[in-house]
Amino acid sequence: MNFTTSEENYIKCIYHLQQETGLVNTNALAGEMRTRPASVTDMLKKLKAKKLLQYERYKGFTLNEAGKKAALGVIRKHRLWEYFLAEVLKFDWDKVHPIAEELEHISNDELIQRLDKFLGNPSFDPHGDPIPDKNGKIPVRNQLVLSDVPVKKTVTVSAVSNQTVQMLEMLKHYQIALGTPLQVLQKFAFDGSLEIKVAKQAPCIISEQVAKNVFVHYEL
Amino acid sequence: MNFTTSEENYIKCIYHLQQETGLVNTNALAGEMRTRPASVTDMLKKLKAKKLLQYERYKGFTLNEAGKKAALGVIRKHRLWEYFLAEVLKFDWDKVHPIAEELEHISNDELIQRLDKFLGNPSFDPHGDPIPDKNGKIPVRNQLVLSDVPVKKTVTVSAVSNQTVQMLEMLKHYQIALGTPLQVLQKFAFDGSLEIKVAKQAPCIISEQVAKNVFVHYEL
DNA sequence: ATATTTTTTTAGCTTTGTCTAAATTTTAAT
DNA sequence: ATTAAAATTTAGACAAAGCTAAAAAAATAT
Repeated sequence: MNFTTSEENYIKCIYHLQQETGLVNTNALAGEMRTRPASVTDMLKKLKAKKLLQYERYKGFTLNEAGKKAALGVIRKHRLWEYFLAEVLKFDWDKVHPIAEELEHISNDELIQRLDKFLGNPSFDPHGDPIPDKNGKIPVRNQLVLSDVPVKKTVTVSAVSNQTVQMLEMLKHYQIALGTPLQVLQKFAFDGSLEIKVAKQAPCIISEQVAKNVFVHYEL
Repeated sequence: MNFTTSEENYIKCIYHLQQETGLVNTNALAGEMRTRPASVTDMLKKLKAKKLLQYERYKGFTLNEAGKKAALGVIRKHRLWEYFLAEVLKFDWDKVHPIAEELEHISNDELIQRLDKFLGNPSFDPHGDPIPDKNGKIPVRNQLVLSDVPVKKTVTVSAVSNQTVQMLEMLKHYQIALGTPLQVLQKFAFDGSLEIKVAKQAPCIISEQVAKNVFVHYEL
């Protein structure tokens, strides 16, 4: 099945919303898509006609299996391009998203297959989000928030949820990047701050606020 | 100035046509764009309104300076992506064009600047066509057809005009690729065939028909 | 249980890029 | 110099994707 750019954007957006809320409603989708509820209704009819979602008027909607598969295809393309932009072209993490939004709509299976191979079949994009494989299978990772990591445990940075310039500036100062190994040495109950060892550097202290925005993972 | 995908396609196409014919006419453009003359007229009005071409009804048209600059921008993107697809993702030459047709419309200056740098600021694409620089300057190359190369001269393969599967098969057999050094040893007047030395291999003979489709260049 | 508010849909309009068919202009031919 | 042919443009439609304003349905509150 072939989709327009607009259809792909809706499908992807519905997918993300239904991950959170199950049934998706018109207003929420309109908000997320930065469009009007009336436009959403129009598109829902098209997507229903293409048998990508279960939808009855006034009742909310969800992607069916075909819809989810289509969504994962788009997400796969998006995240592979993000990986390419960050790792190959050396863009900052916070710049890759809008460009990947455009690249993701280029439809050529061999292109994606070759890009994937060239990048070394990555499992996670530069934001730490999983890259579905060609069959739509999503890799899993034992991911948790740094503030929840038990003392002494060694983990690896896998994602950062707050990607403001301010946050990136802090992380740069601490020399924390994706893939950086960390060990939690001590937790201070007073303000929730953590003493951590970043890679092989001297221990340092980070605030709870920062720790809550850093995602880490561990093997097995 | 910002252009739609369709505008960019027209601009690029007009540019190529006016390289050959000077003044471009509606039917020729419609043929090249695989659309109808009426559609061309519609677009010409839009492009004229955007001050990209000189056009008066029934009189033919040409891109003005702004139009040429826009065209060269699209051509630059197209050829950089072709280079990427062939050299980095290892696509065959004859597969890259349609994909580059899609990629060329992604508009992000930093993307193109970084792609260019990553590729090593190439001057020619995998078809041997020059890649305009960011200012629209087109590199030149002392290019000629292999059949016109004087005896004993050493040259480098820069392009192949006939890119059918049959031709590529022949070239593969002779181990001739872009960048391959060649020396013309002898020309046979009887049928115009050439004895050439390909790289460091033993001399071989190619037909005039093949030689007429292989472009080569030399330094200085 | 009814009234009010919120959500969703419908109806009708806009823009972009395309089309067909008809009209017009230019070019070529007798 | 007309007439025939070819090229070009206009006029009017259509599909995609969006919008506004109004209607309809569902949810909520009294």
